[in-house]
Amino acid sequence: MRYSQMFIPTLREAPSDAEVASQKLMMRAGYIRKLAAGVYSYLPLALRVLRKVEAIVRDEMAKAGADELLLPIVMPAELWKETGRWDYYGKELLRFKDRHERDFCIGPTHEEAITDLVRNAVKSWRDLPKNLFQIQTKFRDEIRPRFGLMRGREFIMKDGYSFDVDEGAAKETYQKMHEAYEKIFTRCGLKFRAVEAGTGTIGGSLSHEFQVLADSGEDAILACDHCKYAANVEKAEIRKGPGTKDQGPRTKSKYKKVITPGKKGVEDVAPFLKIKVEQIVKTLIFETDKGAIAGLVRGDHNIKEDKLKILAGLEWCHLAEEKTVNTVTGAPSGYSGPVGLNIPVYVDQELSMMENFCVGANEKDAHLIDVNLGDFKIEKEGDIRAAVEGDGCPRCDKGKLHEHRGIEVGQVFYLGTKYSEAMQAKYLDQNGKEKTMVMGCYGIGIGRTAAAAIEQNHDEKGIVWPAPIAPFQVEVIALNRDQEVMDAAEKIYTDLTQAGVEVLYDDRDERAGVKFADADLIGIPFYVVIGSRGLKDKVVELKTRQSGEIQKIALSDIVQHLSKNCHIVPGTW
RNA sequence: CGGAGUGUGGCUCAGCCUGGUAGAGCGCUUGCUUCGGGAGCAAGAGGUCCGGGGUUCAAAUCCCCGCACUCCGACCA
Repeated sequence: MRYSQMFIPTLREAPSDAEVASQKLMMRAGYIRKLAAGVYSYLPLALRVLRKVEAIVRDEMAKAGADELLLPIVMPAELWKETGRWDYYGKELLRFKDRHERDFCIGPTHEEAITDLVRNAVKSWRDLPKNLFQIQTKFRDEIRPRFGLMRGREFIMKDGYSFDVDEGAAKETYQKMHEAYEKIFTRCGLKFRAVEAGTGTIGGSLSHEFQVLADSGEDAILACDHCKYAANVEKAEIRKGPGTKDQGPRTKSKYKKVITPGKKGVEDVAPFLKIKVEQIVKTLIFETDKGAIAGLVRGDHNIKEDKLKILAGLEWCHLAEEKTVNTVTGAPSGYSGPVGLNIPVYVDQELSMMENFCVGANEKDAHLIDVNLGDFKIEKEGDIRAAVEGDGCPRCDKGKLHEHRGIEVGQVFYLGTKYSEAMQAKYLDQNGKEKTMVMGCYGIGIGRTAAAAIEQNHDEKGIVWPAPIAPFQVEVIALNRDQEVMDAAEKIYTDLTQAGVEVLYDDRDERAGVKFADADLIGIPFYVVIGSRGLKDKVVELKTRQSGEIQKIALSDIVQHLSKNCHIVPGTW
């Protein structure tokens, strides 16, 4: 393409509302423009990058046996009511009514639509397995869209869904997808890590996220420094400490009540009683599908609701509102404690390492000290707290967990029969017996992958694209408008293009400095610089964006040199 | 959803407190010079000052109501 014909509106300065590197650079380099909060236009350069990522995705999906289709973006409420997500999904689901006052939504994900399709079309074990995917614009009305393409409301996603005859086959498919994802992100030139993840609103029981490592990442992940274990904080397990073995019958102690006027949080209570926060046990009241429950963790730790849900066998749970706390404990929030509480109490496994700790007294302005586990009834004990930097690895004896920041670019879920059950996606097996299909689902944020690549690959001058997803492979820069220079550049451009290399030819009537600055900003991997000086010696310069390295190459060799090194077939780079 | 902030040419921002003809830099147009890392000089174009209402002789500026955008928080007893 000729630069003069393309639409590449670069900016000297980034718009003031841009936050992170990828957003600033994509705005400045003319890749994206914002239309509304979390809603962006993809300009020609960006579209080329997205197409590159998509091409890699399509190639790997084909190799993994997945088949592409395209589902509607707009869906009727009925489908979502079948799975219950019309009520559960919350405000992220953008809803509206059509002219007949019928409820519709814009798809944030497509389990319902695909399951509906498959249940109607697939009736026999002979038709299974099916692994289907699409690449489509999604809309999630995020509470706080930010960071450009990293958390937009409208975004392009590859979403895939698999249907298998049983759990074993479904888990094999899951594994196959996991491997395909590793290939995809490797081919995109990203440094990433597959981590164990929670399942959120999608549901299911087994899941991995593919996290691109970058300081600007929104997710915290914990990785073992000794073995392969890595997980999202939402999910990370914790190795039991040495003192946590069952201590047998717990004795009652003679706890004492102390007055703690106005001291609510652990941060207030600890200094007031001159104890460490580690000697306090926090009591959190939750509302759940099984009524109110209490969760106990050490003062400096936090409860992970997902873990609590598993331990207590809950469908849902969220922290109780002030009113509920009042009813359950008889005291304002801030003074809750387990002693005398008549709702089920779940305690973190690490409390068995503690003795004579402090808890709320269920009475305003009072706490209890010298409390022990024998002083109250425990429903169940287990790992319910969030892992933190330095915790022991759950998979090996030696390792410790360390925190990293990550950008989630993909996630794979083993769904089991959550949706197929709810939506009656059944088939007849070899024996003519009706069985429920077993599902998996697999997503990749296409735009986010591109943004993550920039987060990982940029410098003060601009973007440094990994070659496989760069909008062009080579930029040809004619340094001035001398006939000789223009002719040489023109020829290199047409010859390279004919050789199958994707070339951006900067034919603009601009000064050299402007062209170099724009080239650095746009981030194409190689530039061929053609100037009068070099042409005297019949050479051009080949500059590598990443290293800044410049080599002189004979005018007669440049096309061959580049076409040998710059293939456009995805992944063969 | 709660709190805070911002809205002025394409971009970055000043002006607002203390009301009185709407500004700068960059970008854009034209001409001349220049031409290997965001050139110089000169002349230009371009703005419902987010919207609506109010106060006033007079509102970008003060007041009220909206809207949009951004940031922080949104469960931790």
